[in-house]
Amino acid sequence: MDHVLPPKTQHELIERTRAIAGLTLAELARRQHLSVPSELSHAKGWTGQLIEQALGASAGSRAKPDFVELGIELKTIPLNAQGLPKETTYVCTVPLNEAATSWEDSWIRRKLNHVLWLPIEADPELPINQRRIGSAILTELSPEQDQQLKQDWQEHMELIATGRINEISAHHGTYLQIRPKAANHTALRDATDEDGQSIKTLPRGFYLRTKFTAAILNQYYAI
Amino acid sequence: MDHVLPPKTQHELIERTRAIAGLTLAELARRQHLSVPSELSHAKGWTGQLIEQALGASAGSRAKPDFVELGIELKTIPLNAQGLPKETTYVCTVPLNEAATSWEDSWIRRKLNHVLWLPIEADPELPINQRRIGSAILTELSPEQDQQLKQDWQEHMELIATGRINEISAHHGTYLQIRPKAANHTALRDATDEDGQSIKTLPRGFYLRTKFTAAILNQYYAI
DNA sequence: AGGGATCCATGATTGGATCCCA
DNA sequence: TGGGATCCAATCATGGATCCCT
Repeated sequence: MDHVLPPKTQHELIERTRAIAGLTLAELARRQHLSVPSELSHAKGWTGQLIEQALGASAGSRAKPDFVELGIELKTIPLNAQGLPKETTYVCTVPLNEAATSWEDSWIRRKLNHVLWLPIEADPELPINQRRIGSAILTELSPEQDQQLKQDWQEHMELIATGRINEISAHHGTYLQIRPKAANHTALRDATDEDGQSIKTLPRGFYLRTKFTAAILNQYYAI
Repeated sequence: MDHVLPPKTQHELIERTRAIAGLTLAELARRQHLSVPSELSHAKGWTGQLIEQALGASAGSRAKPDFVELGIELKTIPLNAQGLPKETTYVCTVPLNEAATSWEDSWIRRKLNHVLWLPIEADPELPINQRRIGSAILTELSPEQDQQLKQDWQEHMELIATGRINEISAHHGTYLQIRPKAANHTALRDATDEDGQSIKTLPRGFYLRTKFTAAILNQYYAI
């Protein structure tokens, strides 16, 4: 892969997204000297990592935003044939063993407060190499969105704090859901049950429902 | 390396140690199709891993004993020209962020309660490939040893529980000491200070002083 | 449809210990 | 001399997400 330096300013980052908008994944991959996988089932994170490299995101520095100096998180959004988000959007892992914190101080809110969304064509009929990169959207959470996520988050965290993590399913949460996030269903992490006993449970992640990300696209595009 | 199946019984494990006693490291390495490093400064764990392979220790399954089915831990002991332990013996990492536990329930005690000690010649004048493997000793903690370690452990853990981890030096502990255990001094781990604030500190390990391991050798060999 | 399960790459951590200067 | 610092290999955990069956 080609190494690209981090953008120094928000303006520079936006310029870079404009420079790749409209390109196919094959075109961008060739610029980065990467090959395009024939299917994503064995390379699920490939598109996101291609975009990261092309824009100069700080490579894999965990517990930090993708663009550290700018405090901006990058999220690709796969679009179906109708131009709507095809999948939920993974945000971060769910803390199972940390001291209680407020929504305002939570890691997930810090991540979501400054996000660069990059829509990518992802109709299954369209071969990977022909899929095109869309126009980026840089957002902060609106007061309304902040309130929507806060309510879901508080309900989730209340269940976790009272040891009922295993009662949470993907059905919970209007905009923000919790689902397994693991290598497979045998992966286990420490948690606490209702009686305060240490138990093993599946690692979980926070995911944004498509209705939430669709609304963000709608703020900027007429659909 | 050659794959060796785990020993099924304690007897089988002992037989295997007898089979390699007296061999040089070069001889054992050749059996395992491994090459001997010219010096250990860039391969510090090499001897231990050679022995693990030769005896059929379950490869690198963290949080489990070396011989899982037997509940036995393997420890090599480097001997100086006088036949005494040349170094302290690393046991396990020091938990900095866990709920308080008793010595009886501690991970370190479970590790030390059933150990197969394997002395290895380690006089610096003796080239690595010529160093010989000694006779193995299988021990359980005696009531006296258990008490000795318990007292040191309790003093250490009391300091950690009250947020004074940074006051602990290798001078503490009669038989069991705490020292840094990290890639280098820039590696940092979360801990809690006296005021309950989260701080960063060096990762630490528990080490047995040489006087402790020397006493174990003395139980079995006249020196 | 979408909830539960899974896949790859890579950085972080652990487990194996010994080094090395004051 | 031994306390503080360090080294390598391999596994684990996280961040990038999409798959796929009911």
